[in-house]
Amino acid sequence: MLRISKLTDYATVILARLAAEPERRFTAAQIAAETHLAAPTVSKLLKQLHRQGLVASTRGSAGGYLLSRPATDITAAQILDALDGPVALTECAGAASHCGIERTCRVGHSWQRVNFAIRCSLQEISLLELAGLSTAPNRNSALDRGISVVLSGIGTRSFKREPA
Amino acid sequence: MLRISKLTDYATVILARLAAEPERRFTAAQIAAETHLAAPTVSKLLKQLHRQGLVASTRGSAGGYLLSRPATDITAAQILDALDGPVALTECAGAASHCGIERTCRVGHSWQRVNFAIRCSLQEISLLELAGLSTAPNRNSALDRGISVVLSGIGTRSFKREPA
DNA sequence: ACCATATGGAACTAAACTAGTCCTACTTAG
DNA sequence: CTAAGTAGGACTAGTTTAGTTCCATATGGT
Repeated sequence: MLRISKLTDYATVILARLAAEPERRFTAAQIAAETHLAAPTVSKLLKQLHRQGLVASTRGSAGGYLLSRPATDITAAQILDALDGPVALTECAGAASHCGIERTCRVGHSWQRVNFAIRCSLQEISLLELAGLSTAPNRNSALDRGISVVLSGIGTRSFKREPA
Repeated sequence: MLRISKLTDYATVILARLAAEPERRFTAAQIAAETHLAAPTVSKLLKQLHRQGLVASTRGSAGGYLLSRPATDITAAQILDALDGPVALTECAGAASHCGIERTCRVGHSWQRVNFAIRCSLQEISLLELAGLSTAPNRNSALDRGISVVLSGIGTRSFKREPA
């Protein structure tokens, strides 16, 4: 299935809302109302996004949240990492890889390569684009330029750019 | 996290084993023994892979499994589809997309684009490569050629190939 | 100083999904 | 006709995800 969790999806919606008005300070309740998500959930997500440094918060009576940096500097990969931890397609893609069949299994390595390629792609996508806010098709945008990921040797990825 | 299920991982191991000896007919028990996976699990997976047309089976006393077609014609995308159903990052990426916040949510559309891009990449990776059987780095292989996925308009993907 | 209004953090519950096993029916070679 | 195999489904246990609630902490206004 290769899916992202619902919460990550919600988080994107929240971040997109914040990105639409970067100057404005939102309370959790406001965001919940405007996105039609459940208030406790929104609150929980904002806390986590804050912990991961994606949003800045002010406490107290006039408190609230806003993006910690411009939407162009927040990537899809960062959002996924913030909520679900680092992308890992298979178990043995993690640090301590002992799945018992290691010896006979040459497959893990391959999935890791795929994994890595996907991750690189996600790093090229900014919140601005994710939120549909990027100002029209733009030749300088990663989304519109085309992303080239070399899947061969793990170390030898390269982001090819269109000749313009 | 963006992970694939353990079962899909196992299935890849199984398919890789079959791919290593394409002529040989394996029984489920043999595969279990040689891959060190639990026999009932292997059996279950092979059935499912058969249902999805990735392996051919013969019943009866001298029965067993083998790949239904050359390993080069089986893609990572097909393996994922066979076990987890079609890749869908978010819920609304599916056919009937009614998540309740549709109106305010411009995000779903973006995830679908990412989704689509990943899917295209996975279609370029063959079982042969996944199994680590592809004969040395090969300029004609999708893995070594580099995969370029244009994420912009949904309809306008294009697989750029290295100039050689 | 006090209070209303926020966020911060953790613990808890319920629901969904995954993994794994088992049992029965069907098929074929000897 | 029997042994050896696949086909399919039902079932159970475990883990993960989603969602809620409670209490502590911080801040601004009266």
